[in-house]
Amino acid sequence: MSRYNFKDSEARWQAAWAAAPSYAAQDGDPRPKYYVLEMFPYPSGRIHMGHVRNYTIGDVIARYKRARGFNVLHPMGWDAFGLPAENAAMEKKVHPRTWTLENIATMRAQMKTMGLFIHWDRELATCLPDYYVEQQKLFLAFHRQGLVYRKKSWVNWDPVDMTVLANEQVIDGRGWRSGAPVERRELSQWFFKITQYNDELLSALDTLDRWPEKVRTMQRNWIGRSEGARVFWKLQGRDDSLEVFTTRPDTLFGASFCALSPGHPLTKELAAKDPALAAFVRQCEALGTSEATIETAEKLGYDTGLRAQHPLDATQSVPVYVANFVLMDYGTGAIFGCPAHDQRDLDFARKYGLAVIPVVAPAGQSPEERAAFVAKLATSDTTAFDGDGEAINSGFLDGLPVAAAIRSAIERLEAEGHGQGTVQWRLRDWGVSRQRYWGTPIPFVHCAKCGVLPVPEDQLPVELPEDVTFDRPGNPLDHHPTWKHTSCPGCGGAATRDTDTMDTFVDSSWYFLRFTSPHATEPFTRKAADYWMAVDQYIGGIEHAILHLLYSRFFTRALRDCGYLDIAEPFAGLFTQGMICHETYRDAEGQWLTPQEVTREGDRVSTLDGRPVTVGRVEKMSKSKKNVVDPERIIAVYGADTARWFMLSDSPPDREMEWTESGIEGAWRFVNRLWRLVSEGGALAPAGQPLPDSLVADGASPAGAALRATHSAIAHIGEDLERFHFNKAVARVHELANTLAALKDDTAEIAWVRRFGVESIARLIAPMMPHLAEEIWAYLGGEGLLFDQPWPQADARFLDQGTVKIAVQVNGKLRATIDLPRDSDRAAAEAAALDNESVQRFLEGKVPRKVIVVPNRIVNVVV
RNA sequence: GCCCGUGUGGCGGAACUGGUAGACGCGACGGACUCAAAAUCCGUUUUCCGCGAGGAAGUGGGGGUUCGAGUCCCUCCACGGGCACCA
Repeated sequence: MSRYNFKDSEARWQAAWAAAPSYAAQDGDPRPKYYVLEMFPYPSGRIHMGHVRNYTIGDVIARYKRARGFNVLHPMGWDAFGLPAENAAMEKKVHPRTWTLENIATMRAQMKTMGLFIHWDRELATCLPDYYVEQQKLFLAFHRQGLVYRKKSWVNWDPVDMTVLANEQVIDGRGWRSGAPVERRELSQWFFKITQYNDELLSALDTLDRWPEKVRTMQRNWIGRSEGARVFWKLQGRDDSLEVFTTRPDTLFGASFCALSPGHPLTKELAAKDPALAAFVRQCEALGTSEATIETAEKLGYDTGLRAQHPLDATQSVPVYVANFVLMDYGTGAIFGCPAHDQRDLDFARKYGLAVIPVVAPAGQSPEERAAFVAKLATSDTTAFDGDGEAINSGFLDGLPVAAAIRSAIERLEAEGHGQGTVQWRLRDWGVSRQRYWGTPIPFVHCAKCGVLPVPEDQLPVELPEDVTFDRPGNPLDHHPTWKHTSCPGCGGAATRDTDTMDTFVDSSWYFLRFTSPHATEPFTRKAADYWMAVDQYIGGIEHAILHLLYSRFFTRALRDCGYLDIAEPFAGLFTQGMICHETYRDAEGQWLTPQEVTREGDRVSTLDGRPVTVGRVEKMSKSKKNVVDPERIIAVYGADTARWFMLSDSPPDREMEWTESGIEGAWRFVNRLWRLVSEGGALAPAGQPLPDSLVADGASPAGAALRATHSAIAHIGEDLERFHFNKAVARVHELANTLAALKDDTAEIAWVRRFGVESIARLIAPMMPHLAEEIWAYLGGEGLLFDQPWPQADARFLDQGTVKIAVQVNGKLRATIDLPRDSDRAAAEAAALDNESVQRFLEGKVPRKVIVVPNRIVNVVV
């Protein structure tokens, strides 16, 4: 019994493909183009299973589309700037560049063992000057176009390490290294004007019909267009007003307080004279800048003592608080609170003893019901009412439904000069400044005389200095003894470079364009971009559903407006894959164990000390829980095809998948089973023998049925791959292999079908298990490489089954199935159903009231 | 807290646009081959009742729409992703 020798086979076929004249992606080739792209990896060290899943999916699509006659582009690169390289520099005393380039070399070699059809001649790394010089040019182009500006914004500040912290580096309000409580600090930073494209980024989502609906919904909510009003509350004892934004001006008569963000200018002014308020603001700032942290923290407020006059009723006024949950970045940084109709306001009102005034009630209530509704809102165990209804206790609004009351309130506010209707967006401009070393330097110079000036293009790139140290916290570019000192491009006098680098999301917002002409001395050539863009199929993790994809959509539009492109949308098709999970294990002490440190059979014990192991939940693979499986080991033990096959089996690719050792073994068994089916599964007809006439009409014999099963598999698997239903494609290959293996005789017909069947399997599995497919193709004496063969076509003559099984229900419960010729008419189906013995029994002699017939599917008899 | 998902046998999952729930795989059990084991092959496998024919229940919980609901609606629960300086 022969085992499939993947070690020999995989290396051999990988070399053969790379040497194939047809391998490269040809600019301007007459075939229709197809650009397949997976989100490029961060070079963290070694590839992980998430990469294997991502690149397997992409490779299936690339190879499948190639077989379908497309000129496929499938490139790979490295998202190579970022925080982990600097952390490694601090911990391991290795230069970020060295660390990154070594990781790339390791990961590239690992990926090559997967047998991916990738155009390595187009490889790029964002940390290399030949990439980031072009990015600096784009930054200057955006600046000329008015899409770049500077403003102040808040960062997390570690007062001990004297450094800016990423949100990830703030743990429970403390710096991750120093342990010091963080503060918020305001810095002057660079911004991209993404909000200029609010409308377009929102409305164009409707055109992205090959994106998952969930991603479009998430982006829609993120952009967050909402209609409402700006309302001015006159501050008593002062000359100015407090401006708040609300989507519910109809609830103004229910207002019982106003609240300012801790970062609001009025807060700052008041805190300057009120030490207690200043202390409260410091307390709020200790939360850091993360919205999740701010929104989940306990709601706290501070009464400033100011009162604001009600905009619709000058006789009323409300207290002005500073509250920790009011965001400075949304609306005006101030709100009014209507506790009866907003849960957060209600919690706040109860905590600080503020009034709860119901101003909306369900329509159509009796006076008693209305009284009970109002009374209930005053009790402490009720929730706010945010449903539709009619205005009450609201003067001129009384009786109006919510939408009409909003309109009416806005009219009145505008007429009296106390506010105006407005559209508010949640999306904020994109802050791209980072106070770090390992990123693209921002090509600007600060001059005391001339201000902030762009570096002239002929002086680009502004390269990162090599000789930097990480022995003290803060930005190494700032510490560097000489790097930042330069001359002013305006006056020639002494000036300093901007020491900020760009957010790494900038790097990933245009790399897909760079792949179209990776060696150009401009960001990309117009010709190549016009030919290859947009990306036809983009594939990556759902965790990028908002930021990366939105930034790339913005970037493409900005490039269009700078004259680089005609298109607006970078990714015509998007597929988001799920995470890879694994069981977790803990030893007797509660310490995490790796899967290899646990026995697999019977009572699970540690292979280290033989003591019992607690098997925990199936969770996302992560180093911290040690539930990771190294792809390199899997590929070494089972081969790339087996790893790829298991990745595609079982779990739909957009969902989480659980990695199991038994699953990979099952895939390995199937690889060998297929190879045996081909090499020792019985007589195969010689190549090129025509289809025996005896098989055309015969659908019932084993050979005829197997022929039809093969055509059915051909018809369905292509469709499955188009729709990313890889698990179903895998199941169909299993079924076909089972059918073929069940053919026991060696008649001429069976030998013919067997040959046709295994050859078809080779073609059908080629995108998924390319090495094995190639090996089968060669074994069968196929010409050239299967890599260059077109996708098979099903013959319609063999797809129709003739009869169909129809379910018969009585009162919706299945009672029988009947066989009928396909497309039998309703009367025939009804008659056959009523004639059925089991149906008669359940009718108990009664006359059916109604009979529902769905052709070719079901008959439901209702009594 | 807010936004978006997911929930089906012992397990991963299948079920096209509301029409036979459990395809395919894993595991388990029984058998064949073998001195034995591995590998391989054959069979059984949602649960409950029944010797059997057959019947009943069943897609996270509760409610609803429908001749018919895993699929649509309401509500609750659990888990996952994102929340703008992780990538």
